Amino acid sequence: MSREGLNGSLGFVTGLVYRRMSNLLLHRLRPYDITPEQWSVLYYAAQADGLIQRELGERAGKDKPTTTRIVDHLVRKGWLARRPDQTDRRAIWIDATAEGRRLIARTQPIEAATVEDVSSCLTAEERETLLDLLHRVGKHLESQKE
Amino acid sequence: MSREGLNGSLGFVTGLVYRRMSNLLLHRLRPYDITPEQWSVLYYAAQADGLIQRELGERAGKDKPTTTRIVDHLVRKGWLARRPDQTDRRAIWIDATAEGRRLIARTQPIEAATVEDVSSCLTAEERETLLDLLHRVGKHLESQKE
DNA sequence: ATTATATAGTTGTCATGACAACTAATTTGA
DNA sequence: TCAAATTAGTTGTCATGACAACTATATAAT
Repeated sequence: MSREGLNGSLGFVTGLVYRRMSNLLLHRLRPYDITPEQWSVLYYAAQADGLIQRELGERAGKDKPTTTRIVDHLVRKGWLARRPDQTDRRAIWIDATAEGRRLIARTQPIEAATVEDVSSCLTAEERETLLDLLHRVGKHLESQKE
Repeated sequence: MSREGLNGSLGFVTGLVYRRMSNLLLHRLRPYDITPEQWSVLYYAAQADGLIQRELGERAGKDKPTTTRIVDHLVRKGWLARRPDQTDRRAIWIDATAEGRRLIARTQPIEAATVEDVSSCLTAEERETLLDLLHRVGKHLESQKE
């Protein structure tokens, strides 16, 4: 990977690293029939003790249509359940099923090991720095609307 | 953006930052009717003085099907031209048209300004560090096949 | 109270990316 | 030389993400 021209552009490198990491995790999760994006949604659902679909999407960083579809998948696979909200009939409550929680418990070490492997070329301090810089850029981008 | 749980995971943050950057550029390029991914392919074609489609895809970091489809788009819009290779009949030569080169010339400042805006929350040294760390992780991931 | 606006969610379309299967042409190597 | 493997490119399918349009419900404004 050179650092000339576009290759040296932050957008290009970030995209490349993201795709490669995501792909690595995709392969390792294959035996469990779940994608990295589905995994993150299920993870947040399992973290919470029931939450509204909108809130789940927000935590997982997904927009509304994407959340709908990922939740569809996870419900079909029996890892999430939808339940109407009693007071607000627009809202849908999401619960991770026992199966879903088991899956997260079994696969969380895989996610952790993958991040570990990916960043094993960095010192602990460098990992901290990388996360910190990315978080700052991410936060900066939150406000940046054009 | 918190740094708890998955939010603190390298994969999660990298993906978020990438999507937000990509989206910002998408908006700024909208008047030119080109996406960030198409832009990068056209950019590499305009850099080169003609090159084979495979090579173009490699430089832009795209796989074969993605390259085919993005080149399709760019040809349809008149920014790239396909031309058979004289010696190897499997290969297809790609040239950026004058129009395509003009588009890149006009939009390159937008790409540069976007990267600049995105990283304006970092010092020059921090930007260097971020790029360096990402490059190292990216290179490390090249070899990591499982 | 009634209208206007905001919110929660769904659906459709398109671009990208991963993947597998395929065609056609070229190179290897026994 | 000729079968096997490799290479270049295309096509189909699926998941994700951006976006717009939509339904239904809830909240705000007058």
